Amino acid sequence: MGGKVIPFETPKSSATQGRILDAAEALFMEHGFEATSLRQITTAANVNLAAVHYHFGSKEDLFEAVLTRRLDPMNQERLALLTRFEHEWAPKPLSCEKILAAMFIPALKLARDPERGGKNFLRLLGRAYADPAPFIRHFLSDQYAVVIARFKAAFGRALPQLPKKELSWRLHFVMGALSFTLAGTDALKLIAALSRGETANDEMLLRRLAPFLIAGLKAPLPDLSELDGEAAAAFLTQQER
Amino acid sequence: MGGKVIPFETPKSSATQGRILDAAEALFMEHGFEATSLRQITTAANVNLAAVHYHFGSKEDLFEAVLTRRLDPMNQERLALLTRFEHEWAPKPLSCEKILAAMFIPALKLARDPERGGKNFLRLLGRAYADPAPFIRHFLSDQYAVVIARFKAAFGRALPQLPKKELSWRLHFVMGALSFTLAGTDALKLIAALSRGETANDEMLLRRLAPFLIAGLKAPLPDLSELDGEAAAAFLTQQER
DNA sequence: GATTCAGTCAAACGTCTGTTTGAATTTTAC
DNA sequence: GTAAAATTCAAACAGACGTTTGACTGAATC
Repeated sequence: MGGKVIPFETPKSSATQGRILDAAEALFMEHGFEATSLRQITTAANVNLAAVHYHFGSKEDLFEAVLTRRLDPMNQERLALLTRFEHEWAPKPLSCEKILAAMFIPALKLARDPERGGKNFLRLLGRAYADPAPFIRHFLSDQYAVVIARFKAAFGRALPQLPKKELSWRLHFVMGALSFTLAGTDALKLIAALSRGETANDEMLLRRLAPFLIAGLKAPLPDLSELDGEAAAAFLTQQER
Repeated sequence: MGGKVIPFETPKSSATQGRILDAAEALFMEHGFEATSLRQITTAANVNLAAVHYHFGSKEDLFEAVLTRRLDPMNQERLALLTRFEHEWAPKPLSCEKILAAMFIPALKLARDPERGGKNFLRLLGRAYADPAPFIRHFLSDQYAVVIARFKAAFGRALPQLPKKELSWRLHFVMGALSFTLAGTDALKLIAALSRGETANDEMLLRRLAPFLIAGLKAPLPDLSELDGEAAAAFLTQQER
């Protein structure tokens, strides 16, 4: 008591920095990286245009800072949760459900915390996955390399009968459904249209997604031979007109 | 023999129009809508800058024309194929496999036809799904409204035990995984890295995706009660730190 | 009290954007 | 062969873009 109160960081300068990050987060989410101008951001943040370059260096650096602020803690939380689950269940391998839970719970916690970006940030993240800009793709690859490797290894132990190739593809599909779901403007419309009266909408969303993904992960191996199985037959017999 | 040869449309004017569409398709795919300038497009197409506005009206109209050129025939083919399958199997309802096949086969045919855009166009389409620009979202909604309604009805007959709400969500997830897979720069890298030596890469890709999606569609209903089932328990018990 | 230094500010930098114009050219029609 | 219509072209439009500059502020340091 009576000690000095440090609001967040240095008392004044980073109030500007924070306002820039908040405004940039909201605008990048709404319009994407290219379609958002620094003037829109600095106007929304009530900040001088040059402040962006003073505090962050460039527009690209600002974008990375916006992502890092939320993404870094969330991913560390994911890794910690996965590790905790693994210790709790050792020596048995984790179930797919538990592994997915380790991916989803930190995302859910972030989604329902409006102070820290909330669902808007998850939408921004989903958008970033589909952005063609090379610097964004490189940034996300670097940020996620460790996390993805850890989770892929965990899924590999949970699905030992699944070849590594197949697992890589299925994780790719999982990321796709997840990103699309998080990013969707449509998802927001769907939430409004479909689940009126339900309390925790984001939680409901991901709890619908989880069984879908788990079933997909556990699906029987695809039939890659020429004419075998209903799906493969359907593909091949109709190939020519 | 001896008859008049009509190259594509009117002999010259639409040579320009076609070159613009081709160049725009390639560049929009590579950099997205906002990050691609008309000057890049007209330079690549060896065409005067003003030709874009003369033939298409605006940059947005050009983008829609690029999409429509391939999307419209593909969607009509999808509907025709679905109808054919339904007649072949009548009065039994179609299986999920058949319905998915009706979605995938026209996409596959387009993907392996380099003359008509090939896989580049599918990537462009996947990107468009994730684009925040309102005019793109409206355009895609309008283009797909009929197709999605038809396929949703078909899936509803194939999965009669699934509530409509749930089906809407799962189709959303299906579209997500599909778009992400089609759009991915990563998908191309994955193809290169994982499936060396395989012939029809796109076909392999979609034939891996199909079983994943079918299993997800057929998954048991999610447990939306408070504490029930492994996944739900995992979500809720770990909610606070 | 002078000096330093992080931060803010208005103004301008050069470049690029989508779009428009009006004359020059080519193609079509009679 | 000539009139009309369709297309191409170079040039310019006004405005927005990310970035840089240099003067100005206020509090911290010695």
